[in-house]
Amino acid sequence: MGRAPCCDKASVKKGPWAAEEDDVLRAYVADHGTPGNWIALPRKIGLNRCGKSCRLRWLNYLRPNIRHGGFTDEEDRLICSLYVSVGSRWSTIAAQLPGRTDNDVKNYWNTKLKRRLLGGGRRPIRYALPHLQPQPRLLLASPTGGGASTALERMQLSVQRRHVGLQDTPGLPLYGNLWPAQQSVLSPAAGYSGFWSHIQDHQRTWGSGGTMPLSTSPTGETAVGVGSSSSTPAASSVTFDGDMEDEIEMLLQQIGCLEEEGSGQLIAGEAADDGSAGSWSSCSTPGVDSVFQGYVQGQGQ
DNA sequence: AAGGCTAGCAACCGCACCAGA
DNA sequence: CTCTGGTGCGGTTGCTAGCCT
Repeated sequence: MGRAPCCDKASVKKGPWAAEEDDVLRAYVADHGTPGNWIALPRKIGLNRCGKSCRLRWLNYLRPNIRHGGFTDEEDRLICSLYVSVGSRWSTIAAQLPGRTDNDVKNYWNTKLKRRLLGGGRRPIRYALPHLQPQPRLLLASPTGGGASTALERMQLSVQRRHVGLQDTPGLPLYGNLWPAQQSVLSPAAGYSGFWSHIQDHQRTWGSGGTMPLSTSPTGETAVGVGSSSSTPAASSVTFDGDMEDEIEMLLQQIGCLEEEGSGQLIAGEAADDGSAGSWSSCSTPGVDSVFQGYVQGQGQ
C-alpha cells in the first residue's frame, strides 16, 4: 500500500533548475505570494516539476535575502553550539541565522564543520585545528557520507570542546563549555536573543547543572525517551579529567552497555569504512542520549 | 595530460506531523 | 475518530569543479 505519490515522478522533470524555470516560479511568487498549495502550483504555472521541488527551490534558492557560502566565525560558533544543544534540527539552527537555509546549514556542517571538529571523513582532512589531531576514529561518516550519529557525535564534540577549552588553545574560535557558558558567545545584539532567552528559560527550569533535555527544541517539544527512559540504564554523572580519548572511550563503553553486539564494534571504528556500518541512527537512541545527558550534567557540576 | 579522488552543493527521497474533511 | 492530502524536515544522492598523483 503506502500513500499516493505527490506527483507523477515518471513525467516530472528532475535535476538542476533552468534559469527559465526559476523566472517562472519567481514571477509567480512575486505576483501572488507563496502559494497555499505547492502541489498544485506547477500545473498552474506550467512548470513540469514536482510541487515539493518547487517549494524547495523557492525556500533554498529563490527566496529573497538568501545568503550562500561565506559562513562567518560567529555563525560557525552558533551552529556548533546549537548542534550540541539541539542536535541535527537544521531548521531550528537555520532559524537563528538570518539568510541561511536549513539545507545550507546542513551542508556546511556535513562538509566542513563536522570534519573540522570531529575528524573522520572520506579522506584524511587537513586539520584546521592541528591540536585536535589525531582524532580517534570513533565517529566516522557513513559509507554514503551522511554520518548522522546525533547524540554520539554531539557527545564527542562536547568532550573535544571541553578539552580544547582546558588547553586554552590560541587561534581556536570555539567554544567554551556547554551550557551556560555559551551564552557569552552570542550577543543578543547579533540577532539571536529570542532563541537564547528561550534557552535561558530552560536553564532556569533545569537548574544550575546547566543542561536541559537534549532534544528539547525552542518549541518545547521533547524527543521520545529523553530523560525519561525506563528501559535503559540510568546515566551516571560522569566526571573525568584524564585524556580526551580515554574519556570518549569511557563514554562509549557506557553506551556499549546499551547496545547489542555489533554496533559496539562500529563505535570502535573498525568497521566504519567497509560499507557495513549499518545505520548510525542506533546511536541516537534514548540510551545514548541518556549517557550524553549524564555526561553533560556531570560536567556542569 | 589524463585519470582518480574528494569537497562542496543542489536537489531528491521518504517519513512524520498536522489540519481539515 | 479516522482518513487523506499538504507541508516540513532530516537524510541521502548525484553532479561538478578542483586538486592530486
